[in-house]
Amino acid sequence: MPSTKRIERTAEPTVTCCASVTADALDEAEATELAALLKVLADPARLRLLSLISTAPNGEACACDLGEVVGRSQPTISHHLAMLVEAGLVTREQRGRWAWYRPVPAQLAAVRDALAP
Amino acid sequence: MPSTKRIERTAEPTVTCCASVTADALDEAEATELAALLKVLADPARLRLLSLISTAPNGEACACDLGEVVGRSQPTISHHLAMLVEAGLVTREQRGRWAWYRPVPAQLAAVRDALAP
DNA sequence: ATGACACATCGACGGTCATCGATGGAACCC
DNA sequence: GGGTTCCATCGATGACCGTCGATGTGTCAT
Repeated sequence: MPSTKRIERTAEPTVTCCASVTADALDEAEATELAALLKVLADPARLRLLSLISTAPNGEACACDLGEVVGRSQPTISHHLAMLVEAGLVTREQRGRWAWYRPVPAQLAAVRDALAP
Repeated sequence: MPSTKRIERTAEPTVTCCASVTADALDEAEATELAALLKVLADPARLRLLSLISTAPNGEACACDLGEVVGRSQPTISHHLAMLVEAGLVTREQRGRWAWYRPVPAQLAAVRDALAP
């Protein structure tokens, strides 16, 4: 196995996404792309995590604080946070022992715009 | 008071739904409600159907025209359309042999607003 | 009445997903 | 070094979902 480093760098900020649903008829590729992003959002645990990160006092939230609030086990929280990072909705930064997460408002806005006329 | 009457055409009177993700931290109930709506949208076939209905020339689309475009079997199309209706994103009207579907822009806007600051 | 058509429902199958316990690695403190 | 904390990864499991063929129901035309 190649050297899969433990500290992965976060996904690059590709924020351009997704044709509009109401502007013109989506083809299968456009629909699949937008559906993949919406599917990440379509989970209560991930919505709560994104909400907590987005409303965090200093614009960032520590994973250590998120677990106890959302009410899932630690592996589950880690799993959901990884999905949010991969979808470009949040970024992750490891500082010492703690992992800090920041929202990416532009990506959420991209989803919102895809649902606009 | 201005006389701007609210003319509701759909069966559901109030389309107000779902607290905002970025405004304040969502609790489990709010997150579950919003996630349920997003889950309906998070499928390529349903996104294409909603897109086709929303961009239909006369503001409505016949199910007979939708099937061949989306490329799924007739039962599958019927299944997805029923989910869109139940979610309040489109309305269904049977006229003779054909079923006609109309978009409910307010419901889509409600989802959009739930993703807004 | 008979057939053709449009659509919904049913039942089943294969794939995906959310969740958890167990494990492992990294950083910090003594 | 030894112990502790934080977090990611792995493996398993139970539930859910998209899809299709078969079938049922209602409508229209002949």
